[in-house]
Amino acid sequence: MKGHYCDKKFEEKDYPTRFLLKTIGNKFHTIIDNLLSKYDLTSTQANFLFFLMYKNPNPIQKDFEDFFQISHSAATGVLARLKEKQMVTFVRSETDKRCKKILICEKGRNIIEQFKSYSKFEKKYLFKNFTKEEKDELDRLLKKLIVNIDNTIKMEKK
Amino acid sequence: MKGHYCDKKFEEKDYPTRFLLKTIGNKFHTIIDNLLSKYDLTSTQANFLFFLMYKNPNPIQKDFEDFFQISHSAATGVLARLKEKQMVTFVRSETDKRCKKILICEKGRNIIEQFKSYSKFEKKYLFKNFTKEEKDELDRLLKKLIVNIDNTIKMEKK
DNA sequence: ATAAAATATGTAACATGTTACGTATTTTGC
DNA sequence: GCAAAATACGTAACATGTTACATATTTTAT
Repeated sequence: MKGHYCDKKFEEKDYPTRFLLKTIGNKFHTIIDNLLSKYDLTSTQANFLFFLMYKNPNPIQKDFEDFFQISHSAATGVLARLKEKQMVTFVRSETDKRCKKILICEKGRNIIEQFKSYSKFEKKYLFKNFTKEEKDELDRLLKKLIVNIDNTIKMEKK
Repeated sequence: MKGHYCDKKFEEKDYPTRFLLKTIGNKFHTIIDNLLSKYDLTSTQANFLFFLMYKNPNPIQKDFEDFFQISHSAATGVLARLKEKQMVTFVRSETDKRCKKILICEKGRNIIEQFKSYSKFEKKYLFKNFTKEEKDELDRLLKKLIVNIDNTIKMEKK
């Protein structure tokens, strides 16, 4: 260690919350990707189909951007890969030619059962020792954090 | 909506926890990237320097992989970009030639003050209306979730 | 009614993550 | 002591996210 600077007195915690959040994001992504690989789907692609099936059956690309809070470029990419896999198709809106309507295909619709079994998997393994109160509290704190981040971003843009 | 399948009876929550986690991960990454852009650093690169300065002043690449729980390829990439920016240099270990020792450079060391000001920024904005109990509870729940995920991954590999 | 602003999307360049495969070195086991 | 296993790292291919810049269409404002 000799000759190396290492400010142990620095007050930041051993493992800051932002590291935990990043790690969980990565791991969640990976574990769901592995589960879905036999259906030739990634977790993000599955989330997009989830939205199409349970949230908005007749969306344009912008609706995905708003729901998942991602940039339009990110949505373009995911939808393009879903189209390649023939899970969805695109149609230009007649009433507003700027808009790209997203339609789910039969192949995408067949994924429904997988969501239900994933939901059971999550309860059984990932949240197995969480009480309902703990899960609710986690959601509450995460939502609170998102609001703070959004407010900070808005503030910075001024 | 006519002609579209939309299973509203499906029991999954409106916005599952995994979506919240993913969204927060993205937003945290972006907001810190913006803060650090004037120092020509991304948030992940800053985390690597943080590790070098406050956790392990004399690491090999493997130490980063373990601390941040990422694949060795991911670590290779981040360290290569830090080397390009002359924040770190590499030296092969004499005692074990497999190992790549990472040394921080003067330019990297000068980032220290930015961590301290980031820490204040986080307290002031991102966690501004969190009590100490809430922050601790959030950390506890996230750590609990990580343990579950790791156990599930281990189990699947058998 | 038309010029300007807003909206929806496309593309490019990049950072960060993964898995899969390959190489070199060290450790283990008989 | 030597073959086999483990360890540390490199590279390639890919998915997902970002910002920046461009285009086309619609809405707004005077």
